Amino acid sequence: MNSKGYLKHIAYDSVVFGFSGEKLKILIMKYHNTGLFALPGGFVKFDEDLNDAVRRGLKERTGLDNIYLEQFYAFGSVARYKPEIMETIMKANGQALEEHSWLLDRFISVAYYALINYEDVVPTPDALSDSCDWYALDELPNLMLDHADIVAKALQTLRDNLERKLVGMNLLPTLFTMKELQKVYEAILGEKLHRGTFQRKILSLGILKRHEKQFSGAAHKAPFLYSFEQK
Amino acid sequence: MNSKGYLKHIAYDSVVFGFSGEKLKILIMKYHNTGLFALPGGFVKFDEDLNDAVRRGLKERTGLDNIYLEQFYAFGSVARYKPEIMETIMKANGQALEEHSWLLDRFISVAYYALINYEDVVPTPDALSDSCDWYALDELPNLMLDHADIVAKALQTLRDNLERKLVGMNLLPTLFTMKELQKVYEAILGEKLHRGTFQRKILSLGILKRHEKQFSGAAHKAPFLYSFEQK
DNA sequence: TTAATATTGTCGCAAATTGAGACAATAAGT
DNA sequence: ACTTATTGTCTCAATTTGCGACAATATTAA
Repeated sequence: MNSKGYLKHIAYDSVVFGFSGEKLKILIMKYHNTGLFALPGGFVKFDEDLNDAVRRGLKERTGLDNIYLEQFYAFGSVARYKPEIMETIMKANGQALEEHSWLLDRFISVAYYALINYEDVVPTPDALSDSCDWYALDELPNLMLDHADIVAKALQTLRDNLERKLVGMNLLPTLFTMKELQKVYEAILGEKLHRGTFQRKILSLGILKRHEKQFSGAAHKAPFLYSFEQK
Repeated sequence: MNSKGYLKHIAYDSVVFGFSGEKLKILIMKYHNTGLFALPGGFVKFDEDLNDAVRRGLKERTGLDNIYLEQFYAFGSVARYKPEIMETIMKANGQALEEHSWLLDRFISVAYYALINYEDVVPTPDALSDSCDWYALDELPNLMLDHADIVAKALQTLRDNLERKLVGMNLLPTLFTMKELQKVYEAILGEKLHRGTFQRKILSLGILKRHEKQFSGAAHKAPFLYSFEQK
């Protein structure tokens, strides 16, 4: 990793959404010996598309290819330029400052959100961090720099896109019940939805394929299983 | 202008929308002696917010402060890296390549759209261009690099935002008629709207202030004038 | 002075969409 | 066989939307 290989001044950060325990969660990294928490991010190689750089980083962090990904904002304020923070991280990792001085420069960060199936992910820290873990949105640690703003804007954008893009099913396994899908929508919107109305609305879109019944093992009528009808 | 003063690899491009003659138009620059057409763009100073850099550039290009501005996408593909084009532009302007070699590097461009009142603008070319002029969206010249894609995505985003943000009135003078506002919406959406329904919908939002009648001078009932009720 | 014309503000009504409750069906557990 | 929890679907009212109609009015023509 050096200034020959990566574009200066440009980074990306990713808000990786997963759904588990009826809650929306995101991946957070914790840096070695610093107590600093941050979004998974990275840099762009000279000969690499910005989008590909993000996919490459997400593959390392989650083990997944073909992730649902949306770019939502480039954060470019001067206020986010805090070289002492990067210095702290590098020193805590025994990195030579001279060789990596480009990392102490100002960065504009292009932010993406990803939607993945929680069960498929193997969260994997990078060389500078000792953990990469799920945190519920309402139980986030203090994030460094403006990463809390990035999360807030990611969630807002996800809400805005909820109807226009068919976003909900990317957070579930291939097969899921209508109730599970409704819980996803409720978690994203932060409000309860009426069961009958939700079911009617989703089915009217004609994008779900209904499968044979699931045997839930519970003491009540078993729900249908659905899959997302890819176009 | 040198690499000391500006961030490397980062540019912005702006799609400046105006409304005139019942059509949506945007500002296009034409570079000296090259036949190249491009969106107004620029670079970010080391100690300058990205958003401020765009406002600074737009001020130069239009003479306006306090422009309605939305960032919508960062274009970062490798395919848009065409150093020979920038070289052509610089040579046509007698610029020394060595001094400005940072301009021949790869750039990621953060794209914004602006909505302005056509009448208020004095389009002003920069040092490298001999014109900065309005072009209707359906009569654009061939734009360099991926600027046609940028325009297409700007229009798409504008459409998507049309209801959520109260976008229409930023393209009109302070006082305007309901018919004028409807024409703006129709130009953005690319379709005719029903008059009665449109008026009912807009008025129900409660964001317009009705003024005394306009005396249109035409042979029919004079319409009300409205202004946008600032919050 | 009066009639004709074009456009405006508003209304009415049917169609479509949404919100909320109700009911039968059903997979266990008792 | 009865109970319980939950599901799929339906119905009905409330709301929103699409579309045409009507009176009002500023100007021009007769």
